[in-house]
Amino acid sequence: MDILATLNPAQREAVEAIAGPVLILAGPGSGKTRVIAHRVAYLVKLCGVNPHHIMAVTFTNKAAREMGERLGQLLGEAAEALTLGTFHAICARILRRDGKAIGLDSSFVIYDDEDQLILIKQALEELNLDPKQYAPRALHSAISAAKSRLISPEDYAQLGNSYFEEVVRRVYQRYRGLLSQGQAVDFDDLLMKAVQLFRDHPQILNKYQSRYVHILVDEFQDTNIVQYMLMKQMAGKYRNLCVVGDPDQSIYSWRFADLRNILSFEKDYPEAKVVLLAQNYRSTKTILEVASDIISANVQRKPKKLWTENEDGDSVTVIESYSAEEEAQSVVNEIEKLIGQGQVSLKDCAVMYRVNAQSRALEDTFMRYGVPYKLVGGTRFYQRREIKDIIAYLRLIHKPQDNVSLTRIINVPARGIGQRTLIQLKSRARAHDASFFEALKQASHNVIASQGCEPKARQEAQPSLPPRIARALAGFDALMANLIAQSRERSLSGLLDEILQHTRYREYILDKEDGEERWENIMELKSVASEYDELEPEEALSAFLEKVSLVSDIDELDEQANAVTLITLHKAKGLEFPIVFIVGLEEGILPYSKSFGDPEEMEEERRLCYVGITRAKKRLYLLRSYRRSLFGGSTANPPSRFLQDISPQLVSTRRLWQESLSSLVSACSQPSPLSSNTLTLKVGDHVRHSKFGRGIVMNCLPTRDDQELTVAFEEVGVKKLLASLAPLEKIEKDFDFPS
DNA sequence: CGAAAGGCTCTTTTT
DNA sequence: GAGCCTTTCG
Repeated sequence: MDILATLNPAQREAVEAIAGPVLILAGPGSGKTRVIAHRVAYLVKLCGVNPHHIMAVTFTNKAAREMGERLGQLLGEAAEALTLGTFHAICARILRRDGKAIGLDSSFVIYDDEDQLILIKQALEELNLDPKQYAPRALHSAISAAKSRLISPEDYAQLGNSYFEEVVRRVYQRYRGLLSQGQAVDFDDLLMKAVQLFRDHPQILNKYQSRYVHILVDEFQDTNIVQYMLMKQMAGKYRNLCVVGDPDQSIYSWRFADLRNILSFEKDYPEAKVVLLAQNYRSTKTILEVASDIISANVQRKPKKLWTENEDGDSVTVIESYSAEEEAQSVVNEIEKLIGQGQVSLKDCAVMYRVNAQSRALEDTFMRYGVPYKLVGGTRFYQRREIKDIIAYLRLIHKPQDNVSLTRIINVPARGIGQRTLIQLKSRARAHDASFFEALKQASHNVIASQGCEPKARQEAQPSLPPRIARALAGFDALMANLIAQSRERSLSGLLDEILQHTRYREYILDKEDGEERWENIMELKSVASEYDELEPEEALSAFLEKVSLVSDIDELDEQANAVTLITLHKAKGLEFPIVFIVGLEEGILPYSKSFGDPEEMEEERRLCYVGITRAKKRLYLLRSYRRSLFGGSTANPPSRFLQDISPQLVSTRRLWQESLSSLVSACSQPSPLSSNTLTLKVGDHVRHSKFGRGIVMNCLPTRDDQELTVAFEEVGVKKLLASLAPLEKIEKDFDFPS
């Protein structure tokens, strides 16, 4: 196959420019991923570069996997020798191999977000700071921001002098201490420590620089300063650094992605070749124009004109509804209409929203109408409580110094070791500069010793523990000792069984809400673990732990399943669908209210909207609703400013409610098409039920061919009924509906 | 010690 | 409306 034949001139230029730095500015739908894959293939097949010398970096595991598959097709076996992965995975590999030089134990554990938060809370506690006054999340964010810019606690001291900054510095310092005590690193450390390693050990840097002759970075607009430094270091020798990105699709500044990297690139590499991929292969002309109308209102932006040879396509539909429920319903109606016309199937459709909470109204409606959907997001597999519990056991077996894991599972399932005991352990650990686990060992051991012999002179000021507690601690110690011994003998899945059996985890979990489902998750985890059974037990354990810390999604988005996709705008980046609905185009939702005070954040909201619009291939629907209840309270929001930025001739608007009736019209304003044979009721109607007596309709939700009513009866209270089945008659209003 | 009950806050998300 | 944290009671 000719690697260049299928490329347009700009793409071809990007592929062929193999010597020196290259900046590829790739508009949405411009074939960016293809360009990267073909560039690698070109290097290997036509330029004779050994794949061992090529590194391609992505942001997500999914992107890395897809790139791997693509290159597997293009290169076959040779693709195996490429270095392909996320920034974090690549850094973890480097640090396991060479981190000793900066005092990092090669068996370090990697703490995720939740673990980090626990550590921050612990730091606050130790510093006697009130977590209500200093929100752990905010501190975490500030610390992460510092790390993403390579700022140490020491640097921080010189940086700012507000009181909050002083608090951040102190927490940061303590947090760092706690991490190193547990021989743990957080995600930011993976990057930061790699940069430090290279900075302080030129001979190690030289090893990597010599190996990686060609480096490619995808989604460059999402890199932060540390990531940029890292690439700069690695590419320091050959300068064959190719970065691909689109400033207009930068939507992760809140994760400290820094758009200035693109500017720095042209400054640090003045010889860089800049290639613009402006031809769009995805969307209709109309959709592209709408996108352009939206994005051109951003001030901090280099204008770039995208174009397409695709057809004009239909105009964009704006639907204005009364409530989020009605909005969801019009999405369903529209999807059914499109499917009825043929040519479109469920999996071609996606509904996108700003915040996850919006998915609820959509799910309800899809469920009621029996339209299959797949929700992207929600709690991720490795974040589920039961999974994290089991992993904490594994981690503690692997590394008894891991205080966070110990804290997590010392009393899970409950074994009589409560808050007070834990505080005791913590202070003992601090006093002896030991891990919690060592403190626990010692505490339980002391008591056992003092039971046999004469009570020794108590060398510590600490009070001895009550026997009941000591027994509980000794029990836990014995449990762990046994598991640690087993871990050297048994396969990984065998070890998992041991954990489950000795902790009686099954009984524990089946007692809880959704116990069955949670147990199945654990069985799923076991089946993942059994993939490591061939390895030596200790190697299997560390490989497995590495995988679960750096991989987030086990349950892939099932692309086969014929169902509508419900997804946040953020997650939709990189995807495309023939039919796209964006819901909640209201001030306060999109743009989100938090961005009102800050023009830069507002520009990011606009980019987010742009990302959503440019996912659409054939048809785009923009929806807004007059009222919306989010987080309890209900508000009336004006239409999104983004809607006003679209040229009117590109749009056709459908209004489903009238302002004058707005207090009465709700989801019922659009009766479902098949409901004519049943009694049609609306909110506020008075009814009589043969058994329950008189009542008022509080709510009515149309389903495919019925209505689901919520009725408040005078005598028996609130009931939910189906209009077709309930013996109801409509009666005259004889008392006032309290509104 | 541990279950149960009330108060508080609320983006976006990958590693 | 839900999840998390603190408080309270058995």
